[in-house]
Amino acid sequence: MKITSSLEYGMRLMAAIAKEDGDAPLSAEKLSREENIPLDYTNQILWKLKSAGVISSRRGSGGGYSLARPPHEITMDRVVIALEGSIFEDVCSKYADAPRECHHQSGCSLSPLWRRLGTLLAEFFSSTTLEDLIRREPATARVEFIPPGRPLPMR
Amino acid sequence: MKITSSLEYGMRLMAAIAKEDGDAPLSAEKLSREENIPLDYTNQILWKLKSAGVISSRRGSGGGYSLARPPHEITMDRVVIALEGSIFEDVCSKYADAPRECHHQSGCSLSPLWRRLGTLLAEFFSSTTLEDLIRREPATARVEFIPPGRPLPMR
DNA sequence: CCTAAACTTGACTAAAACACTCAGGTATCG
DNA sequence: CGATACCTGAGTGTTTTAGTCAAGTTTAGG
Repeated sequence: MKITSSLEYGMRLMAAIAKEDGDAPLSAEKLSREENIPLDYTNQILWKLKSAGVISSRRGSGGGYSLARPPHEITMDRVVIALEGSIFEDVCSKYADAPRECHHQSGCSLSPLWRRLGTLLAEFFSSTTLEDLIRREPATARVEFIPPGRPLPMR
Repeated sequence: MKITSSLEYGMRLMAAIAKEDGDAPLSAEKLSREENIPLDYTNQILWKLKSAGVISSRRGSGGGYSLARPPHEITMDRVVIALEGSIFEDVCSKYADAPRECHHQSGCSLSPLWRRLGTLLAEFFSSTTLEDLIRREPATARVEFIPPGRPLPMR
């Protein structure tokens, strides 16, 4: 699994804006320079973040971008969805093309796996806030594993 | 985040071979037909799984593929690594290109996030076995979230 | 032995996704 | 009113994905 550049950049931009919180808005040009991201690409990513309502903007001279809400109210799943459309693409519907019996029906071995992974990722990103990200000793959601004890009920 | 077709197919093939465990080996042609995967692509994927030592093969007429070990000893991370090379690509080294200060050094906000996500995914796949997958009431690793309590130490 | 079944291996290719770039437009401040 | 800075859609080169193709080698069974 990979992280796309736009997601990496988007998160860096969010962190940079959050660190400036309260002061004057940050221009795309300054963000681009500081984060070492091509200007046009920066603009595109900022526009997506704005469309998703996670940052706000002010036009004209002296304008720029600032957070739409305080850092602890912004969860990272919003950022992921803003830039990629979803946290985890639905695998089952994508490969449900078999002629007589669908490979992801009730008897399917894989759908529970993908469903769990989707839930896991969704919880990971939704339980991490922007405030967690910009903390000096950063904290993201902590996750504990319970090994799959033999008869383990599905959620 | 997405699941590639080769990973989806690879897992389906593993599950199909596991269900046949003990009987005669399954030929690529039969697997291809049953799982509705193009034959040449099936061959390619089976070859990768074999190279990774997760299945074994017998050549010649009557040959085919079977598991290299019992289902409960095969963890899914082996399958992912066999087909994609790694569980989670290292983001930090990929984007460490800044001129004066690296964006993923000690002061970086993002590296803990990606490190945690990498750990999370690795634990998810390594704690799910092929046996979990082919169970009628399937069980993958259960994951519990502990919301990021305010001063939360990094692992 | 010899032929058909079946795996082995590498090279090739079309299509999609990704990572940008470009070109204009619109609003706001001083 | 003009410079600053956001707004928006369209275009493009590169890489990855998802397969295809072709020419092997090995083995079982008649």
